[in-house]
Amino acid sequence: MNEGSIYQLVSLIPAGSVMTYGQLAALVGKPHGARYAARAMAAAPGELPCHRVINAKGELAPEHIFGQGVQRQLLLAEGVHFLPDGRVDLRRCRFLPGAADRI
DNA sequence: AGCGTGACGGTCG
DNA sequence: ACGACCGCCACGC
Repeated sequence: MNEGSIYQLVSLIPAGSVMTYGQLAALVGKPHGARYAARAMAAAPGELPCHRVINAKGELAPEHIFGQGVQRQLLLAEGVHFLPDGRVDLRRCRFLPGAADRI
């Protein structure tokens, strides 16, 4: 498993859903590689919807990454649900690979 | 080779 | 529920 696998997973996240760094890392066989996943995002090709990757608390990336409010707008535009405190509602919007057909 | 750093996460008080 | 702490891991200096 390599960072290419992470990119592939990110490319699968549908609009309106998000995944966490730790989640991605675990899926590619690095259970303690959350930071590794984050680094992968920093080096990710622009095509990748890396704005759909957030931390385990539902917080977005620091403003200096995408620019002030940018990631927020992107997610809002896609229909991601935010809590009153400004965090993403992970309970509703976390993307679970393979669970799509499990209604 | 050693040390500090960070788009993180789980635990503990 | 929240903040403080510590542990991980790859990178750059």
